[in-house]
Amino acid sequence: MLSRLFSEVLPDVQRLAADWVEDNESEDCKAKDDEHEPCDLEDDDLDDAREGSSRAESELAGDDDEDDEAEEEECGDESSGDKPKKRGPKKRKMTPARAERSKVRRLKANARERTRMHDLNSALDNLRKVVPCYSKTQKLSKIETLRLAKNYILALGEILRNGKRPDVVTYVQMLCKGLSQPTTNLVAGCLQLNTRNFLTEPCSDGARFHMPSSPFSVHPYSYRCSRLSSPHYQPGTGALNLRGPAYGSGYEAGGVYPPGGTSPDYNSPDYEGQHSPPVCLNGGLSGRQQESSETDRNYHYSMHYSGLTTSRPGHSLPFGPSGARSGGSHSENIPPFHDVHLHHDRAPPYEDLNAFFHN
DNA sequence: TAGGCCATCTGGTCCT
DNA sequence: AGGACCAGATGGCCTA
Repeated sequence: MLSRLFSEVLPDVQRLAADWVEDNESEDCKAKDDEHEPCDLEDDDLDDAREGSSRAESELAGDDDEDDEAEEEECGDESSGDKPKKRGPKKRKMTPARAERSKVRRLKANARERTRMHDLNSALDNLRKVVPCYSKTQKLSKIETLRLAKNYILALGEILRNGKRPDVVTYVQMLCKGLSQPTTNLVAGCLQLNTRNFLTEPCSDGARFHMPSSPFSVHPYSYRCSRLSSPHYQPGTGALNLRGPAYGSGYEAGGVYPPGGTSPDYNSPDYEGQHSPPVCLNGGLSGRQQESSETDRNYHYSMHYSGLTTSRPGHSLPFGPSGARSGGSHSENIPPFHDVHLHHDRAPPYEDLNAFFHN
């Protein structure tokens, strides 16, 4: 299931493959279309389907004197002239009975196709509910859902491999790799990143991308400072570049690269080349966040990173107004993400990881 | 109004 | 023969 999902959704692979075959495919398709002239058809049922209702209607209009099994050369008149006669099975004439059967068959196929697509959409909805960001009203598109799911799986795998938690920017970058800017903003909003924190919170040690020395334990100021000093933060723009080159080889179609590129401080160890476009996080969260107190901000961080810190009281942060970590999702109180759901209803051993990411 | 997203129809291909 | 799957075409809806 997952492997199939992976193979289907890897956008980079698809893009590369599409680019690679684009030129050849156009020629192949053209040649293939040329081969499918009506006179070359050999499958009667395919002919029935191809000719469809228009043919059926014409037959129903008057040519109903043929036997159901009657056969005749389909393109005799059209191919007459200098062209040699086509070989192969002769085509059955469309009779009213055959047309009716074809129509019924087509209707049944349409119904099946609708059902199939509905099932596919249902599965996609289920997938939306288990990726980090879920909103009933602001649904991720299909392609974005698949991309986010892929990134989510990769991020979890990375954490399991490393055995420690990434900083929030890194995590969001991993999740947002290849996503469109609106989706990136939405995901970042779900994780309650906001520009005000970047702009206003002091940096006590000037550390860059500070990582906690111990896995699954985080000091809140480490994150604040890391975000403040992050190369992804662009002073004065209120924007956060969440698509560092280490996390996305290219912005997907529809993305907008800054003209001429920006020139932020790319001293981050993970910087290897051109940065992707900046991501503005001034979205729906900013309004409420601007009203939030320092306590609220601490609450935000604690909700994000408290999941695996309960065993280390010294590093745990006080929970916010709602108190319990496993209680109602804090983000539900934040318009317009009031309907955004973060999930923490899975069985161990995933519980901690998901609590870590979703709370 | 253009572009993105989606649902649906349709024809082709492959498999049982 | 019929079903599953796929991709192209088309039109509707929504949003910037």
